[in-house]
Amino acid sequence: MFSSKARYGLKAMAVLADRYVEESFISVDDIVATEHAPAKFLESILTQLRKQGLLLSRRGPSGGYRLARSPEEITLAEVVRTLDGAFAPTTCARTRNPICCEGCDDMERCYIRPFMRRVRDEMARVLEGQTLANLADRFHSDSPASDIKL
Amino acid sequence: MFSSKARYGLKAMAVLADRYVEESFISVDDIVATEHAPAKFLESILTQLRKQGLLLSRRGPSGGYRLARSPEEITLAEVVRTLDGAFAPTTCARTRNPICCEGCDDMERCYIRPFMRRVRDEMARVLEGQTLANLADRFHSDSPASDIKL
DNA sequence: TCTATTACCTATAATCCCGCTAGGAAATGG
DNA sequence: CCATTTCCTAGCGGGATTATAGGTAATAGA
Repeated sequence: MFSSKARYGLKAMAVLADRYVEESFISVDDIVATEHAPAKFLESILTQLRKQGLLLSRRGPSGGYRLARSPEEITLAEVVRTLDGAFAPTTCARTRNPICCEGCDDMERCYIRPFMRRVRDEMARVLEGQTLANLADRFHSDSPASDIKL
Repeated sequence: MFSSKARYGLKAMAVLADRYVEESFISVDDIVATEHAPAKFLESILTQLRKQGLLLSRRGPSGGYRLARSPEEITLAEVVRTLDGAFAPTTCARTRNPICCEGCDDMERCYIRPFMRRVRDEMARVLEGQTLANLADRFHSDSPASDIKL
């Protein structure tokens, strides 16, 4: 299960993608009005996404957040990784800095690692293949929702 | 990330598959000796797997646990579902009894649900396509570990 | 029948981290 | 100047996860 953070974050990014206009910022309160979420919590989430470089921000009136890149250039994988960390079901199945699980000493002799890697690979494939533009497009294009590209 | 419960459970099932002989039982202590894990914790995990019908048990000397079906007939999906629940990253993406997330009222207008379903589908595909026999076979067959079938 | 072994059951402790709140400082536009 | 909005730090409550403890019941073998 993804955390609430990832869910709120993804939906907020979808709103920002949906209303994406260069040089235009959208406030936290504005996002909360569209996708109901605890305001202060969402604020901390957006801060995290900004620090990761996925969002830009501006303070003061007519300030807020906007995507650092166009919606087509930001994948769901980037958002989820920023908020929930690596996809791998076990730490030994990560591509970067793999570490044995508690009570395991040898990754090469682990019963489950190759299968955990496979799960990781498939999750990565799906989420890296989809962008924020895909999230937002669903309600605007003529194609039905089931037409998600691989 | 899978829980410790799922990891210990999967590894224990792998041991039971590896040493699978009909009518032969393997004790918790025996499993712990092979795959290091907190004994009492593992005991509760195996109980859960037995209640789900994946394991049989016998008490007393030469008692323990054994698979309720042959290793080829038990998928990784069954084990993980028993210990960690559904695969779906959000409750609205479950196949059985889908429920909106906090702060969401309409599944059909959710930005992320179709994509969460896709993640779920891929995880299910991988884990339903692999059995305990695959876990155990890695160290016995001539084919290298990377030869995991889809 | 006795004893050692083992699963079974209930209760509870420990820890962690997720989900969220509080409150103010700093920028910015009108 | 003032309202707006992000930025920053700090913290906390509760529920899930990760176990531990200790006794009861079944079973095999001597």
